[in-house]
Amino acid sequence: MTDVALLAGVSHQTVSRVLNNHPNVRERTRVRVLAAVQELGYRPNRAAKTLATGRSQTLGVVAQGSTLFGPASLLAALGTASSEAGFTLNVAIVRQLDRASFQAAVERHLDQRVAGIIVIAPVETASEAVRAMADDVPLVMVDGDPTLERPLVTVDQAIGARLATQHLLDLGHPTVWHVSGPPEWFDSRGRVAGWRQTLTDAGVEVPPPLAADWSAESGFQAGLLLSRMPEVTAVFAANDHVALGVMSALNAHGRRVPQDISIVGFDDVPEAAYYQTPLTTVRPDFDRVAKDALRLVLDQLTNGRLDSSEVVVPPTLVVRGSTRAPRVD
Amino acid sequence: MTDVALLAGVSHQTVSRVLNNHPNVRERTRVRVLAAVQELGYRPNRAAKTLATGRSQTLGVVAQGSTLFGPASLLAALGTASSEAGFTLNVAIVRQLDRASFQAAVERHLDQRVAGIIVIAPVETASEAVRAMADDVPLVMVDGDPTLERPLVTVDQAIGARLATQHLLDLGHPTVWHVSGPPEWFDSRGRVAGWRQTLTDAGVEVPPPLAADWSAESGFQAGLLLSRMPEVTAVFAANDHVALGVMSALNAHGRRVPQDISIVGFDDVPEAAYYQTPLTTVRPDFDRVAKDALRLVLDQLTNGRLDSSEVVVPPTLVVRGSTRAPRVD
DNA sequence: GAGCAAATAGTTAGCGCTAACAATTCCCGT
DNA sequence: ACGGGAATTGTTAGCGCTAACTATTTGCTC
Repeated sequence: MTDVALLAGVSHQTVSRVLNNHPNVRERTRVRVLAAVQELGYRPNRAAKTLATGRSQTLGVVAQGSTLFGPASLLAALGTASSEAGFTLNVAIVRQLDRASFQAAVERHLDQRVAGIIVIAPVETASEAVRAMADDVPLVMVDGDPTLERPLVTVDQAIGARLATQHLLDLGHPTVWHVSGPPEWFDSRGRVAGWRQTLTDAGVEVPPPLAADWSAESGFQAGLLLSRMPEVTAVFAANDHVALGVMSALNAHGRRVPQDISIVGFDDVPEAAYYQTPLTTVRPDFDRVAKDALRLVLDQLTNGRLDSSEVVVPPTLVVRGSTRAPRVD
Repeated sequence: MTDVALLAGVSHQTVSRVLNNHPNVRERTRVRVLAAVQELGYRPNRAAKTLATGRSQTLGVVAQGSTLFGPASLLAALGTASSEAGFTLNVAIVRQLDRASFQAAVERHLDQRVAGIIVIAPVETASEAVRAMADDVPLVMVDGDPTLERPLVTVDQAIGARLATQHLLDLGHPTVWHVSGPPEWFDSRGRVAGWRQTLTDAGVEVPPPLAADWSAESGFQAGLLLSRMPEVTAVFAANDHVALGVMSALNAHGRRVPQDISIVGFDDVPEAAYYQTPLTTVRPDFDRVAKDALRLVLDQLTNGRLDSSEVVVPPTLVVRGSTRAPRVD
């Protein structure tokens, strides 16, 4: 920086001013400084800036290390969104979302003086950790606990579940069964709640939900049960992979999709249209979620902390071949 | 830090020494300092350390923002591996892996004074950018260009392709068709080469490869072609999703898997066992790749730059229901 | 052209840490 | 008990930047 100042014939502070777009710099000197920067190939040292200001141009992300479609998509979307906003992402991937490792991850971020933290906190334990956290820094949860007094951005699970369930009811199914995600996930809970509400609103019987864990394997297990129950004609699965597992089990036991049983998934993974029976599913808008999460962080950065504000991003229904009206026997 | 020093009755430098595990600190004072650290809840400022040393405890990762299973898995694995090694990950996700955005990402990392950079560089353009890069900092490519003189860790595509192809030949198929990934990906090229080599070694005819782009959709398109060629009895697909698309097209045209056509995928996505026909596939070891990539970076950090060293991680074949001996007509 | 406020630029201190060197203390053998 | 080298601790000077203040111009008005 001193070199640049020398070459431009100004003080290092003026260089700093130009680089940070401060007002009150004459156009002439600005140009001169910029030229010097160019010529020397000068790049500012972020660490020094961070030290001097006490705040970096970096956002911390805490996420669980998983290859689940939702979290992975979210992370990718967050990455592009933040780099467009001129922020760098510091990602802490934790193996378990338990309180200890979560806390450790947050503290690593705080040590780095991140400007804000985005937590992908889909399970209870993460939520507890967030609750316990001091708020030195803007924080936004994604897919987290709606009851927590923190800014939250999430896919509208309830609407998604309603779209799926109502679609099946509209086709004439007497009721809709549900293979849920793990109960400790807020996503699961929201979907269960939306499904239940829709059935209740329609005045139809609410069958007991079967619990899976997002995996096709667990869907298969649930499917084994469902295949033995002749009264089942419509299933809403927690996500596409669970739906795939369910379909696999149903097929193995001679129950055809969609002739005998209709099924709806959630996520719209890119290959869902190419399952043996193209899957009707609910498509969340992860890009939107990421953008809103980022916006909430930056808002807090400029306007100070805001206690809780919730952004809910509605998903859309994608109808494919796995759903149709029930047979009339 | 000064506070800690005061409370422990030592100089700030001694605190620094304790915190950095320098030798020549008496046990007594170490304990005293640690106690003071504990009591004050002191956390060192990473930015200051970075500024003072000129090097951070952060690794930069450049990756393409995609939800493809391979890259996503790799990123997750890298995250856990590095946090175990006490490094923090700075992730720059670029939309396109073109040279300009790639370079920008690398420079952002350099500004942050990252200790090393890991590039997930599966395509040609990324490779060019890496070639043009000054080497201020240890760099390791993952899934990159084998001809480049840079440390590289990659799944052994050739072996994977050979496992798949040989498996089909061993079952008695006269030859094996291939639906490849996009030609600009090194992964694709490696798989194509391995497949071709295996066929050549076996002395059988090498059919023209069909190009897809990793997506089920593109696999479906390729499948449409394959379904019209009665001589096709065995297909090796670039990845599981392409395989799924191919199977979908084959089914739509009355060609059954595995009775009429056997098919092998690549990746072993968790749901591959639950496709209509459980998919025989090749399973890469992403954890291993991530660990090795990390090791290579840390090696360079301690031993200085090493010009090129290549680690190739062999995958394994997972045999499921989508492959069997051809019908004898 | 004097006078004055606004606009522009320069100076001085740190931010919290580590490296390099200087100072002290310790532990020996004799 | 004492010299001397090793082990331990303290002191000083930055790392590259920004904030806060001070100093200089500049552009007006009259």
